[in-house]
Amino acid sequence: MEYDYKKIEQKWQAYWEKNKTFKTDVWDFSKPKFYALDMFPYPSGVGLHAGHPEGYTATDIVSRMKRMQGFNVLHPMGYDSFGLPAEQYAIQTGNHPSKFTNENVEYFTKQLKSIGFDYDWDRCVLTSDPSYYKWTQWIFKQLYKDGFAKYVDMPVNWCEELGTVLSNDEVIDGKSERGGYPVIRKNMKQLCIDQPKFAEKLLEGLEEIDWPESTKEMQRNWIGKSIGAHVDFKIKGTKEKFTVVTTRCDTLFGATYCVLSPEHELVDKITTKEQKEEVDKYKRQAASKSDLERTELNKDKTGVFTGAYAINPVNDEEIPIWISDYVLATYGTGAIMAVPAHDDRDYEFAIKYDIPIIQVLEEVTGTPHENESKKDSIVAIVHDEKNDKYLTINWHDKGGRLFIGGSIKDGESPLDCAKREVEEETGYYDLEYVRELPKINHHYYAYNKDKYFNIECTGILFKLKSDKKKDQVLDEDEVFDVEWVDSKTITEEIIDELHQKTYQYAINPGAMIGDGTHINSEFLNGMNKQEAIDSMIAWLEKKKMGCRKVNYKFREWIFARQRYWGEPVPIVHLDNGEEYLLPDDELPLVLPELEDYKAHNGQAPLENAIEWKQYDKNGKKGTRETSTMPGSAGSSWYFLRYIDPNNDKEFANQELLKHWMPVDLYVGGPEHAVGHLMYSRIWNRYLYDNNLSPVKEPFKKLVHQGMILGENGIKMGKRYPEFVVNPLDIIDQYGADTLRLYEMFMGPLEASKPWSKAGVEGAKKFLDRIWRLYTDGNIKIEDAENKNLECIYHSTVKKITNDYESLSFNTAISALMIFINSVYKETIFPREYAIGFIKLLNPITPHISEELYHEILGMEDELSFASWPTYDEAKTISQEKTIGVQVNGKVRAEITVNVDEDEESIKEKALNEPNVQKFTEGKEIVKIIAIKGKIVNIVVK
RNA sequence: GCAGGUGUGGCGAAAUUGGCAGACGCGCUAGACUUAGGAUCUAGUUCCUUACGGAGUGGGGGUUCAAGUCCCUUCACUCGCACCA
Repeated sequence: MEYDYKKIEQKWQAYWEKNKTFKTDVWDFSKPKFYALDMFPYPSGVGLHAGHPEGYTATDIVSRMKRMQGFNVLHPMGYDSFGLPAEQYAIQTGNHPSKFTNENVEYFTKQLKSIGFDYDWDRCVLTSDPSYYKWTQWIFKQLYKDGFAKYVDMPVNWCEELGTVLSNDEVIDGKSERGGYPVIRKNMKQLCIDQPKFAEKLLEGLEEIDWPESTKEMQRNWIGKSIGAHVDFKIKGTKEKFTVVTTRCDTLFGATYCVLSPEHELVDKITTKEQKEEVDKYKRQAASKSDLERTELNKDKTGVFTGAYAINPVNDEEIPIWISDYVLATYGTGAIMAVPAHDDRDYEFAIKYDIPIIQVLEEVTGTPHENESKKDSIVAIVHDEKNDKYLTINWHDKGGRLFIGGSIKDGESPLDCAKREVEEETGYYDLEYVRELPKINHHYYAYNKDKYFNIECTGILFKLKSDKKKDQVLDEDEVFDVEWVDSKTITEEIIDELHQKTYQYAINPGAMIGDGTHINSEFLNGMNKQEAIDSMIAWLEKKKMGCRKVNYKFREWIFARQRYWGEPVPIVHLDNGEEYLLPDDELPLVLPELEDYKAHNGQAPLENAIEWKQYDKNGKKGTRETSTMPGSAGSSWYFLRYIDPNNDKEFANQELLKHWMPVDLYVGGPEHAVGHLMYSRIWNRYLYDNNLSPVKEPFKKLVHQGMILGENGIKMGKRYPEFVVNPLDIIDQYGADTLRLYEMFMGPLEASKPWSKAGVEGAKKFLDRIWRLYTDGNIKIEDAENKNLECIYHSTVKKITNDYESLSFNTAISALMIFINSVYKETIFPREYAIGFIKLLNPITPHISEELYHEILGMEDELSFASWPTYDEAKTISQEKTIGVQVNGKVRAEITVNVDEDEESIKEKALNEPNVQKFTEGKEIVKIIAIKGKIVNIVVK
């Protein structure tokens, strides 16, 4: 009998459709529920690509297993059908985009059905369907009523080419995500959703969900919470003051200047006459820069001195006020205090404009000890740039390799001391001073003096100008070699912490960012970073000169697009200037048909809907909002609608939501990590706070499927069309079961992996092999026992069950293959196992499974609901086991032991092995380690 | 620059708590069956070595009887953020 996959697959797909096998009765609360969700696709014209079936098969497998395990499974599919391609189609053809959308939806559905997914197609939702977006509008209304959605005058990302405003995640490197057109900043009145109000809740929510750590981290970064302080600075000679925002108020004593953003309101007031011209010029330059230019220029900092001075509140020092575009007007207060010693950006700026650097925090190395002697010392690093080598002295076994070090004598500066020490110890004297390195506080014990020291150590970096030398001036006990070595040798051979740290400062110029102990900071001296931050905030609050302050990067989500193909916003701008929300009975506000779908000069296409625009009802007269909602609106709550998709009284029945939420397993691409997944959490959280959603977090477990690359290892796409794989071609050539099996066998679900034609054929061969096993009669399937298969069967059931649960489909399939290989070695295949195996196989390759189950094994019950195989734990453990015998960690023999054989007997067996004796002969056996059922290791000397 | 992830045969990849590295598949080699084989079945396949044996999970160091796995350090690739004070 031949395995005619085409016939079989069509047969069973028709069967499932006719019998509504996968229709979910959501009101059946008698079984435990399982809600498996896929990220629904945008129904573009090109149809499915190879990546779609990967994630969809994963949820399909789990939902099919759960159904067999007795769960009531909800596994729906729908379409995110508002968006750009449909709109562009409309512009090009003059047709209504819904025509294009419906055609694509039909095409997609046909394709998805041909892969044999267990979707309940009766629950299919389309975000562009008025019966759906009625409720998108309704939820929006609630957000607006509660003040979470509102009009705000704000700078926006404006894209001239596309004629619309873009959200931050739609802008990449200052260009639009779609099309790559330039994006500029522009002030506009915008409909926004107040995301920052949700920031804290969204952060907390991340703690309770089972999501990839990377995605959680991305969301945290996106929210960008930072705990810091506001500090007020008075301006010298005026009554003005300004507030800076900082996360490092502990370094206030090291502040040597302040910076205002060019747009800061105080700039004009405080700029002195002498500086006015230059400041104005700089301001003009900064204003004309687009985002793109601003990011491109971020390597080189620029700025202008205003002529004014601020008073440092902690020590009344006068410090200059600069303006620079490295300070953003939109974040915090648009003003900062600059601490070049402890902030890289300030350091760079200070070096460029020659502003003093004051170190207020130093690293501490070594271990403190009682009765330490204190002294100041230096470590000198001399760099020979020509050969890229560093000057070291090698004490060999009396202290290893070090740079030149020494104690500072009374009245000597660190620089003089360093020069003197280098000259005395090595003879080199023709040096060029480069810079002083951050001080380090070092504790150590000097063997030659038998004393503990605590030194304040300054690093000095020199460049070697020439190799001219004088005679060394050495004490008798100073016996070492002077050696020039490369950076690799230094990293490997200089073990001393002080010298190694100093070297790190030398090769990585910049600020000292790390933790340490405060110096030069009066009441903070001796504290570490966190203690000092707390003390400083307390001090500032007491003096009323500052306070603790939490900041977020997260900003308003602009919720309006000047586009046609999106949800109309249910707001009317009344003639009296008020905004009026449409009453519920006027929803859905249906998108009108247009002659011209194009945006003109940034005007929303709906401006052309002259009649639709006019509103005059119930004594309210005005103009409708003509922007539409962004693409992410409809997808922010579709997972709720699936539960009750045809409800026209509410967006979903609350009792049903309570039973079915949260989503148990959500699979989709990582590209939605901060877009859709954040917006959905916000909408759901809002609904939760208003008793409209039963759960704080909608998606309990989230998994991202990896990308399927072309056979060349590169992303499939237009660039290498010859490497693009169309799933329909694969189905045609090898069948849907093969496609499903292969994509699951390729590797871990989350990993990106290249396509392999040979691999597909391998998958097909496995199905052929199964087919032959069940149909050719060489191995008898009968009601009999076969002890040889008992252990492997039970352990296969166990492994498959666990692996499906943890989405480790590649290893599950490998276990299925191992089982089939074992059956091939037998003559009798017990019917019980033959049935059990088909059940295990069914979630991955349901068509061949149905055919074998019903037509070959003659089973009459419904396979999709047949009970999942169980296993006997005791039978998964084989009685005998082969374990390795090691001698000094190297495997020398293998022995077969019984599961519960005791250690003594195992040891004896091991020692009797000839090859073991060969390696232990004439040696003393120090120890024998025998781990039951695992390994024996004999240690000899 | 910051933060996350990944480095294992010719290739895709396996490896609970540290316990025989390379399961399973592809490819390759040999054999069987065959008029034939791009079908099927059987055996072999990390590298070096005729062999005994040795080396081996990006590199270096450490802990341990024992390290792909734990610790330190370093490199490469990748994704995300990128002047957020």
